[in-house]
Amino acid sequence: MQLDRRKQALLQAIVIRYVEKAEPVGSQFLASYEALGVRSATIRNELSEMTELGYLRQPHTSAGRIPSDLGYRYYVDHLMTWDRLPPADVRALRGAQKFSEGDLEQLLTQTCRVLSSLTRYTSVATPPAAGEPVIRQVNVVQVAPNRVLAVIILDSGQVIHRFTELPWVLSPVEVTRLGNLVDTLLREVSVSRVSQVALPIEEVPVNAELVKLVLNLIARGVAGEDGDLFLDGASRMLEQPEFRDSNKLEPLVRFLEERKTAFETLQQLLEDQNLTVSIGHENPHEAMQEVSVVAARYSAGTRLHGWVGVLGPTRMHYAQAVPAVQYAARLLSETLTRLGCE
Amino acid sequence: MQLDRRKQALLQAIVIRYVEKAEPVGSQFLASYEALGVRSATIRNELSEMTELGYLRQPHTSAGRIPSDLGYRYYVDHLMTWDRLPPADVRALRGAQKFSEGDLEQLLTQTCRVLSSLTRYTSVATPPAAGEPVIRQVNVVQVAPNRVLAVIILDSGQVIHRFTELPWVLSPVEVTRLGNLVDTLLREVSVSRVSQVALPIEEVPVNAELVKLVLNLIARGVAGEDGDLFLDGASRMLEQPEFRDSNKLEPLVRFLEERKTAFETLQQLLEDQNLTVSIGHENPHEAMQEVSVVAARYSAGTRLHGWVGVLGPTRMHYAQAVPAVQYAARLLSETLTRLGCE
DNA sequence: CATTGACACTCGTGGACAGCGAGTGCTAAT
DNA sequence: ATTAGCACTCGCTGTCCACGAGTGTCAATG
Repeated sequence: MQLDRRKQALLQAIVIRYVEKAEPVGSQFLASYEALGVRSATIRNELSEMTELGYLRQPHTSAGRIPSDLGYRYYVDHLMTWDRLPPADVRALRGAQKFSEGDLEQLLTQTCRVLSSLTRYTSVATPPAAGEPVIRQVNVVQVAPNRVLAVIILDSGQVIHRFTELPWVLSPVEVTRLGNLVDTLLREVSVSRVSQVALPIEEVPVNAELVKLVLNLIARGVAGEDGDLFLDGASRMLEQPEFRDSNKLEPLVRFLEERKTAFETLQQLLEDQNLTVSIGHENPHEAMQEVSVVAARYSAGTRLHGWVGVLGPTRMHYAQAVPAVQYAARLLSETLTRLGCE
Repeated sequence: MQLDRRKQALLQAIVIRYVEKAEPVGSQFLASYEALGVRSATIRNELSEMTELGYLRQPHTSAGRIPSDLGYRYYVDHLMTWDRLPPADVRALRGAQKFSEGDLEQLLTQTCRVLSSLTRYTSVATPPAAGEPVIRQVNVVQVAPNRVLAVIILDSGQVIHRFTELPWVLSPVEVTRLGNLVDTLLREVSVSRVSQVALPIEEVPVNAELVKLVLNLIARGVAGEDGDLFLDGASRMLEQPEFRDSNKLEPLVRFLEERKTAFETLQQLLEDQNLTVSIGHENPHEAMQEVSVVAARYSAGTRLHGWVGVLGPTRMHYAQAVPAVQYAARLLSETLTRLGCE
């Protein structure tokens, strides 16, 4: 469905105005734009058509117009020009990442934190993965005569740790042997397959029991680790007038709190694109029918990728949010690739 | 300030009723309690006195009474009888802990999750500590020719990990040497002192540079690790009528999101008690003037302790929340002590 | 003298209603 | 195609009023 020049100009003006003021825009206000060079009556005709076409909505008969989800879509696809990311924001994002190199978890947490403070929207991120996480390395370290800590490093850069008590005391040498064995067994195994790993038959039974114990431990440990979701700035929701009504807010908050489902739902949005803007009803999940998500993919090395984004009302400042998210993703890519996560 | 038998009965009835219905309680309703054996006019006289004494409040002149913070305080201290924790709840809590032995973080996360689903309030917990966390052990493992992972185990049972790139390639033997050296240097050092650890002068300079690098890395890593706060069920707030107004809610959510301050504020509440109920204005922080906190201390071994609790409106079901929190803390003590965190 | 019935009073709530004003849709003129 | 003009819609605000729940008070009571 094409819009002519003037309709485009009107849509753009309405989006910009409504994003800022959060109140319906009327024909009188639009007529004050001299560039349009037409009176309000003409504009009313146009608005009426655009409403018919589905780009605008009217909260009630005698109110101005607000953009529909389709209207935002058109704006984002054809009319929007990205804001330049202010140097201060660039610095803030760089700073956050600089500060927390060395730990993936903190890196993502900090990035979310800064992103949500810059955009004033809730922000989310996932760790990098290529499908299901795969174990890259396992280390077993002794913390007491009969206690060990298993440190599992995933290809995503995530590190999981698990303590366990051993049924008897082990010497440091035995622990090293145990560690090596478990490491050999689990390398390249994806987290969901850990519980199916078979012991080599030639292993002496006494060791077999130990190994089984540790495998078990690790299996339970990694089970919850796919689909982790980082989130910050949930309180930003409360600032938005559309969420002043806590009935609107509750399903959304509840949805986000259930990290696992939220992760999977959000995962779908990106698919294989590098940047996505998902508006209102375009979102798959019921709880998100009134929010928009701006998300960008970052990559760590050549194979792995995760994503980072913000989540706000459909009346979102897309022109500002998109570059911020985009830049955050680019930085993450740089940082993680430089650190050689691959 | 003592209350006579009848005033006590009235206060108790008002608290119980108000906790359930969330609306002011009037003299007529109270008169329907036959045990009191008095008419509403008498009760009005009593209520008037109790309001004078500060145990009750009146939202407006022609409304019934609701308990003041002082009223709740009196109820909690003198009138409340704890509910018995239902067996299903016991099972749920036990289940959560059983499931996540082996990882402190998960243990606390799960406990919070269950506690908040049982009580229907937001729940919080801290990791165990004795003042400032102290490093118990450091392991350095090689993940690539020139990359290492430092795994730092704190006395609290928390595990921190940090990746770093080395300026040149190390052999496995060298890494082990490096690891041992760093471990020796940092054992028993509290997290805030890491940056002040001095290198032994006799060390060869080439190694010294490496060690410095790793120390630096660790120093940055542990810096944020005191005062971690686990939290779940924030969405439960939204269920409470007193937080329907998002203006009331916002400062609170913002406060909790700022984990560090929240941790410190909540920390003060327990001091050296094992169980505390902090009601409305009794709370030190401004954002918490309209909430109550029920928190209990748990211990891991003999020296360390942390705490766990729930946070809800002052109109909280104390009789139910207190035993749940108490039991969660006892379980945590058992689990952690058994695991020999000490 | 504590208790009580009776009564006047207070005040929030909710419905009805009117006036305002922003904004629309339509029509006839240009 | 554009526009001035006009009737119309409808949410918003304020007022008024009746209602009712609950209070405070006071004189009567045992």
